[in-house]
Amino acid sequence: MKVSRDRVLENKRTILMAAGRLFRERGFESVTVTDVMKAAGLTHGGFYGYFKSKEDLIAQAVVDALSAIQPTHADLSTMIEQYLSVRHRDDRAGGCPIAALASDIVRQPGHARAEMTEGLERLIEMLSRSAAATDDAQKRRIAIGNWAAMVGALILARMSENSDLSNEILNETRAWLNSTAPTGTGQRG
Amino acid sequence: MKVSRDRVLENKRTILMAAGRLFRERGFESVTVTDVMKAAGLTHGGFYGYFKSKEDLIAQAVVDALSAIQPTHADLSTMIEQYLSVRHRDDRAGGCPIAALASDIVRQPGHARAEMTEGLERLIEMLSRSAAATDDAQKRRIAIGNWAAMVGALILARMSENSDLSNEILNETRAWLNSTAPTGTGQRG
DNA sequence: TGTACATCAGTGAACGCGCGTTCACTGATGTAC
DNA sequence: TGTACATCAGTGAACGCGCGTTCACTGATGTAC
Repeated sequence: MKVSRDRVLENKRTILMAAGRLFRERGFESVTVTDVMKAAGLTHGGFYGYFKSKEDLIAQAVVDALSAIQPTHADLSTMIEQYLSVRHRDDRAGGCPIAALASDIVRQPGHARAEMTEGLERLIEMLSRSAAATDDAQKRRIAIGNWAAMVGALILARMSENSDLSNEILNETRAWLNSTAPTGTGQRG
Repeated sequence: MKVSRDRVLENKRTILMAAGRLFRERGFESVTVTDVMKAAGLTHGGFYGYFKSKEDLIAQAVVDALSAIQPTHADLSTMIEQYLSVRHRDDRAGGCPIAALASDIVRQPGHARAEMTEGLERLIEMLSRSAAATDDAQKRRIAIGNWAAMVGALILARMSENSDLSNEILNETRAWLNSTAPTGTGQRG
């Protein structure tokens, strides 16, 4: 049966959010169109009224998930604290889309990968602004180094079946990152 | 037609190596049993003479790929140099199985994930031995921090569609890691 | 404001297709003598 | 060492099954009057 125009807009939002969560949790391939529509409270047949194809859904869901990356005034160590928390590690569906989808996105045709690359660039710029250093090149280097360690640690912590090792990776990487940027100068070597 | 016993052993090696390369390049799901057997120069029907199932192949291929992690006397900065090289970034099929498969392995049933976790632990221990620090806890922290940054940078560099950004991630992470471990003490904060 | 009707969002059965897996068959290997 | 035959690795057709996608149908929405 037909549905109100407002409802259509709401449904599209619901589908995109459900897809974003499912993709981050299980990857693009193991999530079916039926899974997504069911999670959005609809049946699979209606899907093609909203999206041209599953590929189209993936591209839009990636853009949608990346739009959560917003400028913040938090300092770097606060961001690291949150990013390398047990809560974030255990919330794959609601967590960082770059860490969750970086490996999968390479295999995606179309614009999805370019969108993700843009999201990465935005994030590096955001981190640069929070970096404690005098010149811009040094800020960017710190941002890239810290971000690589954050993403790597999160992925490795999620991968580890041994929960002691998983916690250790989170905690030691956090401690190590803080030790590389002592309060004050932020300068090294 | 039947084939000699030596040939059977060679074939199993060939299948495992082909699988290891294909899985690292395209992930577990998008590689079919037929793809693997074709890459090994065989037809798909013979597969079940070698493996109980595709899941069984995945588990054995992961163990096989991880067996390449061997103790080395190289120092940490040499390892970083190689790990964060353009050559390694562009050789997904022959490169680090942890970086290539970390995200996929979480979804694998059976022993595969535990094997990978063990491989990760072995690698951290190996890096610890190369770390420049006095006490073991500090060595391990440096190993974990550096390894997280290495894996993260490689994954992000492979993800980036923009090749300038991709190279920048490799180079800046390498420079940043070297700046965090100046020659001499290896001590921070 | 009410009524009559065209529109179209959502439903669920059905479609090809490719996947993992099975199996009858083939013919080289390896063993018994 | 040669010969006769049982074994079994490899082949390719065939199987269910689940996937992405299509489509005829339904009935609430929204418009024309």
